[in-house]
Amino acid sequence: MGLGAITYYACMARWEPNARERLERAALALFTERGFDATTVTEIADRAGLTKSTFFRHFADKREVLFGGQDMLAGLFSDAIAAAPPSASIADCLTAALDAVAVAFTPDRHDLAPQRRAVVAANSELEERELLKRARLAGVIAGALRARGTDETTASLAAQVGVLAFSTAYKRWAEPGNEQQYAEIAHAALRDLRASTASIGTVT
Amino acid sequence: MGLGAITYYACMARWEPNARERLERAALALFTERGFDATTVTEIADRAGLTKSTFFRHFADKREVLFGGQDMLAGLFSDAIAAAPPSASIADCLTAALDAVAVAFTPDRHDLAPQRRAVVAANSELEERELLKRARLAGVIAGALRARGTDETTASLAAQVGVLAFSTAYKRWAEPGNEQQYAEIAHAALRDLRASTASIGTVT
DNA sequence: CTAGTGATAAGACTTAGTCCCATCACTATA
DNA sequence: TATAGTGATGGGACTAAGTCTTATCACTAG
Repeated sequence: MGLGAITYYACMARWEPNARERLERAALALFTERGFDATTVTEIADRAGLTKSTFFRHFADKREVLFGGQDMLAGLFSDAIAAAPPSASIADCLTAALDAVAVAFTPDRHDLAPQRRAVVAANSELEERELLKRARLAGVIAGALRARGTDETTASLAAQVGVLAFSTAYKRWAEPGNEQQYAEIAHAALRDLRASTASIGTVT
Repeated sequence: MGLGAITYYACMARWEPNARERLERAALALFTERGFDATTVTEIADRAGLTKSTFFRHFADKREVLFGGQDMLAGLFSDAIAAAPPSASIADCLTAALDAVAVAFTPDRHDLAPQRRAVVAANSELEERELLKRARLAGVIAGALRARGTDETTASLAAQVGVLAFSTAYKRWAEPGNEQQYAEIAHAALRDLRASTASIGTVT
């Protein structure tokens, strides 16, 4: 039942490492097979060779098992904006932030991404969680921009634009047939959005 | 226990009208008193003179009792954009949509708004639901704009701007000390956002 | 007076999530 | 080697959300 070949003890999976990752993989597999609602936390834990108690020690709730990486992204976004030189424009900051999270989009993660997206899209509770993560991300970005002296309204709007560019890019990158690099896709998404701002801001 | 003076039968509240509204009021009162988590659905139903079964026939889940009106807003936004003349700009459409929902912001609702906002802000599960409603609203707005021929990217961005203007305006309108009309606040919010687009779109 | 309809009550049932405590593997120190 | 301590896990009791089914009630049409 374990992932590797190292199993030293009679109680197989209990003390093997990477309990958290095993739970994540087990959950994604079961959600894909049977759907989110038809899968029990106990079943997830069973497949990972663990128990319900352990599941809830690693994840606050059943949904959270699919959103482990999201919090790291916020940190990357925030740091990238904070590290931008004072001369950088808002668009430069957003570009830097989008580039900073490219490390999370390695080819090996690319296999699981479409699967994860399909599961989330199929369940409104999971969509809710994804939206919460995005909103928190927007909040972090807006905060980082305000720290640079950007005014409240512009920071909020720019944060929305950044998140919109990010989620669009992620969606396209995760599409099964996609071959393009994430950074390339993200730049294009931001460029398109910046072009669109003219259609909204211009007084006609 | 009932809201009005009309109580014809021995079983007091069971067949009195407005069960849904009674549940909403009872829930808001209890959430304010004890907090969302510390309030049971059974307690809400009890205070409304009903049962748990009836609560779940009116609301899909415990959170939804606070978000009854949100779905109507989406319809108002959508209709207003669809009804705008072909010559209207995107900004005109957003303005018309923001005006269309003014009917929901009557002075009598103004009393409950701060209370509701405080409850939602105090609980991340409720924030999640609010974000879902906003995202659905953005989706509806973007769809209405695409139906007018607006391209995908611009429609998404404009929808975000519209929702941002709306939620900012609602927040300010619902503040305890506020005296301004909703329409006035909403126009100002949209104007500020449009001005900010220049800071993001402009190539520096 | 009767049959039908829609809203409600009542209660059994499953599962998410919390809490407490025992247990196990491992480590540091005497 | 022995022992105490630490952190992760197992196990089970418990609360409450949410589902489902059946019976009851008020009301209406004929």
